[in-house]
Amino acid sequence: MLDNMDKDKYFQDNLCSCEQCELKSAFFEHVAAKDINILCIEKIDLIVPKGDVVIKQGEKISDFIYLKSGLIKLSRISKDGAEQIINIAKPFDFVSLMSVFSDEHYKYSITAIEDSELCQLDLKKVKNLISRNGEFALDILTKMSRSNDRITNMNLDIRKKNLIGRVAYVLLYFSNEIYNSDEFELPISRKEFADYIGKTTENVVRNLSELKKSKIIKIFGKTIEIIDKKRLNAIANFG
Amino acid sequence: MLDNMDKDKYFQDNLCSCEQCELKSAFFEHVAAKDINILCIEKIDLIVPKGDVVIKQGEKISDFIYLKSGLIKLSRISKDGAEQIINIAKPFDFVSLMSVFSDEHYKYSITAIEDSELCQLDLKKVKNLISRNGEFALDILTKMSRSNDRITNMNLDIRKKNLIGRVAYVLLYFSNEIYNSDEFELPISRKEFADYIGKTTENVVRNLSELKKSKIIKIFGKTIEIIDKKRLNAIANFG
DNA sequence: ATTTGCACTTGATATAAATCAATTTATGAC
DNA sequence: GTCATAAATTGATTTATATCAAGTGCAAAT
Repeated sequence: MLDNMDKDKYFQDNLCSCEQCELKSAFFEHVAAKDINILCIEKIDLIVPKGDVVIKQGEKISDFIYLKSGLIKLSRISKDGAEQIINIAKPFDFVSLMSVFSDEHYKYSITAIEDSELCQLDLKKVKNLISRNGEFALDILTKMSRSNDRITNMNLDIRKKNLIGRVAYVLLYFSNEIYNSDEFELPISRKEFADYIGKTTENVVRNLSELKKSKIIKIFGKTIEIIDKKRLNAIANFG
Repeated sequence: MLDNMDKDKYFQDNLCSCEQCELKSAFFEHVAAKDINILCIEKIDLIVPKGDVVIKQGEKISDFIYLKSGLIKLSRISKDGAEQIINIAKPFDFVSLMSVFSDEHYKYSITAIEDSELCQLDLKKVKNLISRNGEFALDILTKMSRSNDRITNMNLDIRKKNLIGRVAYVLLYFSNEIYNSDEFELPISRKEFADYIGKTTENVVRNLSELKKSKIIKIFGKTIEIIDKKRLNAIANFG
């Protein structure tokens, strides 16, 4: 957890109002105003700059957190000390849903990979609300289920592919799912890219260069421009 | 879905009684007797022999199914037509929880890999119960969350390992988690083993032979005996 | 009892990816 | 701006794994 000094830095509880929160409908459609209020009174609005760790693997779980804006990565340190990236999540996506209902401690870390805003609710209160409100429970269940399915499916997709296929797949993921644009700035380093697809940094670099040489993408540092999506798709599907 | 002819073969609705079901406490701890009855009246007890497909990828989801006894695999056919094994589940584990709350259709198949008994409840009724009973909802949420975490963690574990490490890991999984014994009959073929760990059949065979030559395991066809668990553990952790 | 097919096994070879090493390019501290 | 450090890149080599090929053993079908 962020220590107290850090926390003070991030706390911005007055910046947002639950009443006009754009996520209210996503999470709290079936929750009465008075119940939202109970959560709201103690909600914490976290403004986290790119690069900062929001949750550290192993920390005690005491909050229910969701991403309002920005981009975060879920990652874990495996036994050999290397980082594995589990998922890259955008607003409305999965954030702290994983582990929250199944464990006492986080089994992964959450890091902002872009300036992000997160809303933090007291987990006990959320659980209490779930136990009192089945409609809300079903909403959460559905949301969680979707996220898990997506993560599992992405993992299985990636597993099937060879190196170049994985690189192409991830580029398309950023382009189609995250940025909705053919040109975007990669929010992760080459090493993180490698950790995400389970290959080495050097080979990620080599394959990016390969795609560049084949005139399928352009690279300017972290900025990627996809110039031949058709071929990139073919590589992602074939590889 | 099993077609009607097949279904008649499996239907055994009178074989089990919800009242004395050993899974009642696992799933329905917080459900009132009258509500259990509502589900119970239409519950279907499926007796499925080893090898039979219970659910086919793409089928419409209409039931909430859980495994009472036996062993099943979850698998999907990926774009290239090859089978990928997502998980091997034992009783009380994950069965149809995945997709059930997030999709209209199954994104994977369920196949019995040992003679199995499954209990099938009407999903609409279960959802209705969830929406009326938050305590029950929280139980399901917790259970689902645990299963998902376990699958994700196993996937990440396996991903990190090389071939021999994966083979060792899976052998230990069967030994420790499924059969609680150092000697067991592999419920899957060499090809399925390969599909599970994402490697080729030939290399699975080679590595099993390798472990045999090193006197770490004994192999008699499908029967495996682990004779040096310490070294097998070392290989699973190192590889 | 014989055939047929399929799962399993082993070996040889080709290919993909990791590792090792060296250099270049960015980035942050002062 | 300069230095120090980390990130990115490229090449050469080694290692791991896939692929191809051939053969064995077993079990179901005739």
